[in-house]
Amino acid sequence: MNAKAKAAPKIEPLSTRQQIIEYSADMLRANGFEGFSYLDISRHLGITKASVHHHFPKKVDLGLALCDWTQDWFEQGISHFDAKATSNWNKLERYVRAAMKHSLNEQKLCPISAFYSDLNKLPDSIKERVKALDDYELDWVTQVMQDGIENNEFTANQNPRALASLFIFSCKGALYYARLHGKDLFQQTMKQFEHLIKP
Amino acid sequence: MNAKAKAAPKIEPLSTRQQIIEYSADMLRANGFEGFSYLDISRHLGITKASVHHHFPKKVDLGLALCDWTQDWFEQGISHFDAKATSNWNKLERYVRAAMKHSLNEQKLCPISAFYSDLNKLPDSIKERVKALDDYELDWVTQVMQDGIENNEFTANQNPRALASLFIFSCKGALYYARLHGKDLFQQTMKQFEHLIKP
DNA sequence: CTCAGCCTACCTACTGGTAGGTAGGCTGGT
DNA sequence: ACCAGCCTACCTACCAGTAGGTAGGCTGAG
Repeated sequence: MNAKAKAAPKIEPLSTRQQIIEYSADMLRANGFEGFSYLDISRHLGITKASVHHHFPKKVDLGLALCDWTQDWFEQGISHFDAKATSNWNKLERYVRAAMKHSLNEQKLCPISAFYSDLNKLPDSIKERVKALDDYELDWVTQVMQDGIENNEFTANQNPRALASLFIFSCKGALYYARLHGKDLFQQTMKQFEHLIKP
Repeated sequence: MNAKAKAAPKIEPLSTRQQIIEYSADMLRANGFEGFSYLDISRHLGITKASVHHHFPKKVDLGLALCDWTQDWFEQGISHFDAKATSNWNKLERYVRAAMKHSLNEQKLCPISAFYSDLNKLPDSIKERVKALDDYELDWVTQVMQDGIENNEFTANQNPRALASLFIFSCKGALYYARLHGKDLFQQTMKQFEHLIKP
């Protein structure tokens, strides 16, 4: 009985609620929070709009669930980078590679950027969550910079957080550019950053 | 007659078409291209939606007019920076100051960023224009970097375009962040960039 | 007369949402 | 075993307002 239960989770289909979240996360990252609707979701999943409302009564409820989703997604990504990386720079390389893969191969933006696109239309509850997600990401990269500076992997720097900021935002911005122009400048930009911070 | 015509331009009200463009530019920079409608415009200007359609039959027509507007806006900005600046770094400082003023004081994003927010929903004709606007901006900053490198204002660098990319995208990204978190990290990020490229 | 610029009235399709309902499953009391 | 009560999950039908857009008409300046 217990052995049977253990084997089952792998095969179990996603609940409707989880399907809604996963699809919404894709849409968020493709078109932003205002760029998809309950009708889109219902059509994609083959259920009615009212059923979507059943699980997420208002769109802000869905938005908050997407913030939870983003937090989990970050946590998983970061664990993976921390576990697999061979150096601090390699952590950043993995971050960049993942971001590039999502953006250029899958047309999926960073979820935080996607929320920012519609910042003026977001309710305060979502803004607060986005703010926290921002800092979650920035804290991790700041720590990577700090560690890299301390072990002399990166040149001495008095402000690892500003360095992290430079890294994250140029990476994301160059990925936006790459969507229209190709990935060449993106790669050069990341190489440039490496050149500027390594001895 | 000629003297009378010369004195008049200062007092002349904007044409309805120009009013539509100006207001649309504000809306583009606040909410993105998909984030405002002909109804919004008509309500703001006190005309009907059909009148807006008269001037811009389809939204893509308005979008292209906004690309023209953005080109002019860039040209004016760049002329001003080139005319007033006391060094290459000062050109970049003026760019940053202007961007910060627009973003934080007036809640107006860079129009290019605003178009990118809705990239997946833009018709190809607008995408081509956005692509050209991107390169117009990047070309100018690249030239500033090149000049700065050549006159030893900035440290030697083999790739001024990638440096320009790092500058522009980190500036814009940090301004997004600043909208939720305040301008502190934005300023530190720009200071960090200065620190990294100056001898 | 012509026509740019505006209007009213209308269209289809969509937006987030509401109200009332059905169906199937679970649970605990009898 | 039966079943009332409850729950979850879905449905149909509807709401008010809005999205980009169309068709036909009026008006005043040139």
